Amino acid sequence: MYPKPEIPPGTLDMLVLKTLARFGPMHGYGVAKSILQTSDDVLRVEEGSLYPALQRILRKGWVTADWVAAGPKRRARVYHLTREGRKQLDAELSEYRRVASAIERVIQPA
Amino acid sequence: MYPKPEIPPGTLDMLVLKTLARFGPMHGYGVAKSILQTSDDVLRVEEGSLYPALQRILRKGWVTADWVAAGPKRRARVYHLTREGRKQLDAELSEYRRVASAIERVIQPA
DNA sequence: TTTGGATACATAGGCTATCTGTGCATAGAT
DNA sequence: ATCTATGCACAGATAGCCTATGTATCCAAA
Repeated sequence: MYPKPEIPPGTLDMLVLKTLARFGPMHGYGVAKSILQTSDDVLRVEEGSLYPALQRILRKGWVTADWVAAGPKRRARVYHLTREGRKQLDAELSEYRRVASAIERVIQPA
Repeated sequence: MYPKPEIPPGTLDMLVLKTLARFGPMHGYGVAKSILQTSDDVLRVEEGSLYPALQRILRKGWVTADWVAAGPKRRARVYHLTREGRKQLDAELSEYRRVASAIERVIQPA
């Protein structure tokens, strides 16, 4: 078992893409914070999960990334959802809901 | 990505235990068929997933297993949920719902 | 009558995705 | 001064399901 499988395998990309869709372009750290807050502190995306995920969806063309100044001597990378990313998000959302509702049918009754 | 992550990682034990709780003792093949039907053909538990899962939860004491005759020359193993298994099921159900509702909060809004 | 599909169990090995641990670096608070 | 937060990134470990394979019985269709 995962020690604390806060992020169910297979859902991370969806959560990241959805967050960018909701709140617009933001940097990686902001995405993690946003997911944590929106989920009421349940979904804690570790950095070791977040950045590989961002690299992955960047390579797939679902987001673009721009370096911006985040202070006098600091840099941050702002991620922007692409049209492809939006399509991917929609696909992942409907697949997630399809499976989630199937699980509900199995576990619903007392 | 999983090719077809029909069974989200981490949910298999819960689905098996729940099925035994709902329909009473049954053999492995029956569990898989029941999950498939209850989920409207969405959750297809492969045999290579099912039997290792049953072995695992058997070793953990969540079920007991009895060999019975399934025909003149056939044998089948009937699994029976234990009290420990019932407790484990309740724990997994509440954890699943906790995380699932957190995900809903993130993906819910348009 | 023979072929295929469903029933029924089980294991070995591979794959995928997340997490842990680590590293670098700046900024603000205690 | 030290801790926490911000901010990026990678390597390796771990966990869990799937594919492929093997054995064996039963029944229906061609």
